[in-house]
Parts: sequence; C-alpha cells; structure tokens
Amino acid sequence: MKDVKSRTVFVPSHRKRGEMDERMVESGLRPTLQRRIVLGALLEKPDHPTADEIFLRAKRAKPNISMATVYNCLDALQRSDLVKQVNMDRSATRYCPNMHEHAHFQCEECGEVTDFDGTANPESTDITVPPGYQVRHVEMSIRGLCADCSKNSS
Amino acid sequence: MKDVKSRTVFVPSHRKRGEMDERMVESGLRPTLQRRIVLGALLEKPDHPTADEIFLRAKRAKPNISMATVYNCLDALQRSDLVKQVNMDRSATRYCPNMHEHAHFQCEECGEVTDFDGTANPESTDITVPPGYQVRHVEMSIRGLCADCSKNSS
DNA sequence: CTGCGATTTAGAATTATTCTAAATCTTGAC
DNA sequence: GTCAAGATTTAGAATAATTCTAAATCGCAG
Repeated sequence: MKDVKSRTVFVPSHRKRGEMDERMVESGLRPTLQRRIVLGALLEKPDHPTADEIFLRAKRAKPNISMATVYNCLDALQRSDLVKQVNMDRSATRYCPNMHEHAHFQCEECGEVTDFDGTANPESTDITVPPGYQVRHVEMSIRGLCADCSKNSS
Repeated sequence: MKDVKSRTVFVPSHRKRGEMDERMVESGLRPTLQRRIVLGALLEKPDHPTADEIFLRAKRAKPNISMATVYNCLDALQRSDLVKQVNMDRSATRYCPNMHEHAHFQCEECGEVTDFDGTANPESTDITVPPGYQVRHVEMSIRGLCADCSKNSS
C-alpha cells in the first residue's frame, strides 16, 4: 500500500486480494468483483479521486458498472475500514485508501490533494477538550501551496 | 463575541455594527442590511447553523429575504473574515462566526457541533510537511460523544 | 439628484448523492 | 452440484444543497 504510485492494474493483484477479502468478510460484507474494482481504482493513483472519477476508472475494468454501485461499494469499503472519505470543502467528496494516520493537504492553486504523514490527536496540540467529552476520531485538513505551485509563484 | 450564548437581537447592536461594517468596507464590500442580518443570525446562538437555518432566522428580521441572498451574504462575510464555513461530513455546510483559533467537534450521537478552543498547527503535532509545501490554513475536526450523550450512554 | 456598479431577489438550473424496485449474484444448507 | 434466502447490483428517478440568471433595487460618488 505504500509503494503504489501509479499502475494500470485495476483489479488488485491476487496477493493483496486476500487481505481485502478478509477485511470485508470480517465486517460482514461480501467481497464482490465490484468492490475489488472500486478499491483497485482508488489504489491506482494516490490522488484522492471523487466518486465520479472512481466511476470512470471502474468502467475501464467493467464497462457496465453503475454509479450507484460505486457509491454502494465506497460505503461498504468504509465500513470495512479499507477506505475513508475526505471532505475538504463544499465540492464532491474525495476518497482515500491510505488508512495510516495522516492529514490531508489541498493546494489552493491547483487543487491537488496530498497525504501528510503523522498523527493529529488533540493531546499533541493545545486544543482544550471540555470535561465529559469523548474524542473518537480526529481529522486534520491543511490548505496552502504545493511544492510545484509554490515554485511557480515565486 | 465570547459571552454570546443565546439572545434575541437579530440585527447586531450599534457598537458591534461599527466593527463589522469596517471589516466589510476594508474588504471592498458594502455593509448592507442583509449582511448584518445574516451575521446577526449567526451570532444569535453558537450552534453552527446551516444556510437553511440561517435563512429561517434571517426571515424573522426581514421576511422577504431570499435564500440566494443568504448564500451571497455568507460568501461576502467569509471574504471579510467575519465568518467561516465548517465542513464535517457530506451534509450541508455549517457556518461559524467564531474567528478565534479553534477546532470543531461534532457529537456522533446528537449531531451537535461545538468549538474546542486552541491552536491546531502542524508544528505542534508530528505531521510531516514535505519540503517545498507552504501551509496557509489548518483545520481540525473532531468526532466523538458530547458530555450529555456520554453521560446517557454509560 | 443622477448614474453606475454592487447587491438583492425569485426562480430555474446544476451537481452530488440517495432512493427504488427489479434483476442478478453469493453463500450456505442440503 | 442444486437451491433458496438474502445481499448486491443496476438504471433511472428523486432529493437536497448550492449556484446561476436576469431583472429589479439599492447605495455611494460625483
């Protein structure tokens, strides 16, 4: 999952498939072709595609796949902790197959979304959690200029 | 702006109005009645209302205000740094007049959105900013259980 | 007070997402 | 292997949030 940069295999390789299927079954979900294809579309490039973009990629592996299926699969994959969604602004939700601790960065110039490794828990900041509140999930969203756009604007 | 809990004044008081108008003019925006009403609706309760909810509150001060105006005003107020938007999930955008550094917390049980004071900058965490990247804005979203729901579920 | 650009307005249009109901798969029991 | 039961997929309709459009109105500079 780490060295995946850009490849043309849409249905994940056999070795990986085992892990995925296992996780889906653990969550009480059937490991179907469509779910594997949708996850494959996400792993293809680490670019946080929208449902639309995933739909287009998935179509290459299965031309008659439907948009509703893409949404269903994304929901299922989220329930299996294989994927999570990224909401940075009011535009379409993006999806992310990187389940390591990380923050999301979006370039204000080119719109590209990138993962920043690391943990963002409130304890490591001076955020005050009021008494009685229970923290379950933390998300950190960063906006700014990516390396390329930073260079071009200087 | 700190001790505002719940009040029935929709058009902000005269003293505050000066500051607001100033900030709008600074940003090249006209300080109009509608913009003051929309900001007033936000200041009324610190509950992060959606555009819809703001629309309903604004109607009480000006029954013929239009939804498009609410959206226009919210955009204008954001450009003047009097308001910012909060996107926690795929549901309607919420708006926040608290411009101090803070994180947003949403209760997974009751949906309530609360501000957690404090600064969330990447330097205070172990988030790795890749070389060349410029950080401009950071947002921290926390999900969990609020004090009330925490109590009731134990 | 006049004119011009900014703002507001109602309603139409768009976009992302969810819903629906019928068809088709998958799995487990036999 | 076969079969039934339930899960999943599918196309298209429906919904919800937001943006667009064009005409009316407003507010400020001159």
